[in-house]
Amino acid sequence: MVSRRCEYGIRASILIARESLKGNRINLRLISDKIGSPLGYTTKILQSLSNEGILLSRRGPKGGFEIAPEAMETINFHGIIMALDGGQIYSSCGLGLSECSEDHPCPIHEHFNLVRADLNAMVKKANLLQLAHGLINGKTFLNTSKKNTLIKDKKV
Amino acid sequence: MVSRRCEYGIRASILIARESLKGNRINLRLISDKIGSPLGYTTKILQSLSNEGILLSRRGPKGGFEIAPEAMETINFHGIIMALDGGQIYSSCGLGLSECSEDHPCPIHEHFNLVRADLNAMVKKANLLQLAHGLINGKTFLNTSKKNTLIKDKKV
DNA sequence: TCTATTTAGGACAAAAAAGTCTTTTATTAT
DNA sequence: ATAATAAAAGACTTTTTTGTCCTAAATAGA
Repeated sequence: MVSRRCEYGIRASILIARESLKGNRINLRLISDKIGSPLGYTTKILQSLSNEGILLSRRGPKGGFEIAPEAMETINFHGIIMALDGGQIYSSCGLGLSECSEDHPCPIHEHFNLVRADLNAMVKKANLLQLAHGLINGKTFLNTSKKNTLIKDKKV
Repeated sequence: MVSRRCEYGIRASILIARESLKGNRINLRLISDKIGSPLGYTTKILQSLSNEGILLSRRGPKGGFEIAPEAMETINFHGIIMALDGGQIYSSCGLGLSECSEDHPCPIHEHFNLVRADLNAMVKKANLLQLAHGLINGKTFLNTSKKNTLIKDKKV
């Protein structure tokens, strides 16, 4: 549905959001560990998200990544997709036609309308505060293996 | 949403279906021309679809591709995606987690449920007969440039 | 039978996406 | 100041996807 890059980006953001809500900054090594992404690749993704102002980063000992809690409601799945993949993923034609539109629809255009609408609504509705709370409440999970991903508070 | 391979595959299939309804067989050169896909790549895609029994192919002069009209209602978007991309596209987790399920959902699992459901319904509902009729009725279009894609009947 | 046409099949090339590694820069604590 | 830690930045490699090209096999028609 989205690129792997985006998948890692969203997973990382949700994890960082959770830690930020607990008052912790979390570093790259720990992030790639917890979300099961390649460290060197994850670096690039987090850099992009930092440059876009979605994450705050801090170098040096006790450094790492965080997200301002007051920004979490504003940052949604959509924003992260835009930052990492650019705009055209779910806005463009399902058959890749450049001239597809309501007036000049491709054969599956109408069939896709509902899906496209739901998708657009969904990516905007899913914000980081919500998503991080799901993790905190134990209702959702980020791990690949079922082992616990909890990090002791204040002791990153 | 789907791979370019699938996009070409679907576009080609709809075109072939339209021609078959008109009693025409249509060849590779014409297909790649009409749908705006690279000829050498399109060959591979059509071969796959032929091997999966979705298309009928015939070599030699007056050869080309066709689809049995009585099969058109059975062949849907889903079948073509399966033939060309394999199974995992819209069935797997939106965040790429292998252990994501209803019992052990990823953070966006529930958000995705509606989209996933609509998508699944859509790809099964959209069959070739329907899609080809849309073209014939002039309600939908396959072309990139707005030029006419009609082929004279019986004179392929 | 011979030739032209058209798909089948495989090797290869280019481009894009994913991933690795190494050096530099900033920050903290000693 | 110095050493240790962690992100920034960029070069490089691998893998996957997309695309090209060439030869072989089948078929139709003269």
